Amino acid sequence: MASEPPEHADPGGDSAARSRGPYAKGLARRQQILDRAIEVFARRGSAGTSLRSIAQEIGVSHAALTHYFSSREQLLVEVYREAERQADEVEPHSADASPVDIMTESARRNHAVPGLVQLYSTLVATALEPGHPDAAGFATTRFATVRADLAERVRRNQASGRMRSDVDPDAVASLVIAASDGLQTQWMLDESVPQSEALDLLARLLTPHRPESSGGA
Amino acid sequence: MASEPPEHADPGGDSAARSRGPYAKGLARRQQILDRAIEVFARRGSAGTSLRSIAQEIGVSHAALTHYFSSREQLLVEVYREAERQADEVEPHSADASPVDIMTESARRNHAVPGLVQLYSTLVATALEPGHPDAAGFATTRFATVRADLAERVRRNQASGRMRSDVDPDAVASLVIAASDGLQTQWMLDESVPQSEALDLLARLLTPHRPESSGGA
DNA sequence: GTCTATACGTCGATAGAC
DNA sequence: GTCTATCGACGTATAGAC
Repeated sequence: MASEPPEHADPGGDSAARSRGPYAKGLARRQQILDRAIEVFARRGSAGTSLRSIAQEIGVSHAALTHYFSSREQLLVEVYREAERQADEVEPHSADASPVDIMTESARRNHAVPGLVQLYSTLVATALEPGHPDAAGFATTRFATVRADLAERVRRNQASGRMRSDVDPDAVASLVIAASDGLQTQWMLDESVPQSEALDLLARLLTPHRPESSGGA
Repeated sequence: MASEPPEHADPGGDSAARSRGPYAKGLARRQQILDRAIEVFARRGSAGTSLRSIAQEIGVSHAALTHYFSSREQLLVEVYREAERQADEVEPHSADASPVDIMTESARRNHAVPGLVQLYSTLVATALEPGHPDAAGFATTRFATVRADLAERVRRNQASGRMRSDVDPDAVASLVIAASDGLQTQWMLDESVPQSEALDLLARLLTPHRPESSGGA
């Protein structure tokens, strides 16, 4: 992330850049592995995906994987990071979306790739256990980043009068993330849980009081 | 839970019940293993606790564990179940507590035994992966049970005027569980996240409108 | 640098001896 | 009913071919 060698990256074609583009081929290969791994994890989650089985499915040796990724845990982290990055690239969030809108949209995206939700859940659970610095770093950083983004959106929404002004932006940000993650989990175990209804409810509760409430049940 | 053989249980002493108390000794031993295992998991979480290491710490062979518990996953499930049962036994929830009160109190309990929170998180993540029926059964059942309990509390609180009546009890139940679980996770990764503030905020949002709100930030 | 081959120690699970 | 022995698979480490 901050330690890439020279530039000169030429992913996809190493035709004439062999002798003077020493890292290009490796970087392209690494990216290729990452892309193929995303598909594998999107299909199968993270359990049952040993280094050997994923290597076989990709078409490399399991030792090649450890050449590009120093551990299985780091591979998992980077696969999720890359998948999230690509999703954001394809369909970025609008600047004035509300916090709950963001998480609702993320939930909708995730329904298409359950394996990545399983991978995310596994990474977070691993991060809680002692002795897993890669997963812990990923989870801590991701939560902090999303919290900061959502808190900023809360402030903007409050300034424009679309959200109650008597709530703490940081508390709302943490609450919205928790609700989104937790509801996603419950929904995956039992699709009858009112995931979108609960998120809509939270959005409604955060809206400035309108005496003519629309009724819940 | 529903499949115990005869009674005759004599935990702690098997002095004269050897020849005619066929299941008693085994049951006592099983319970003893469970109790010791709870302590081990409460201290160390679920990672790094292989069947061999936990067996060694308890003082039995690792094969003995698989004799009483058909798999490592089942042991994990039963350890958490038993720990939760014992906690409820020591300090049961009052009948008229609000949903958020319940989860706030659970969060407070959990701070004392971080290893069990890690175990819970691991079990839920495992349950999401295909091919883990024991964990899936545990998580699905637990969520359904807690949801039903909380929804009922919502209805009672609405009837007594302590909670907004324009919200769907089932949606509130799912939302409160999600918020509680998710905030716990975030807090374990970063103790600066406003866990109790966010839960209090949710409780306040669910309270019937009181124009003189107390301010959030 | 890129990648293969091989080996080490540990894992969950199982079979059979006592 | 409980143990020892063993199985195949795992993540990881290392040596060396290209």
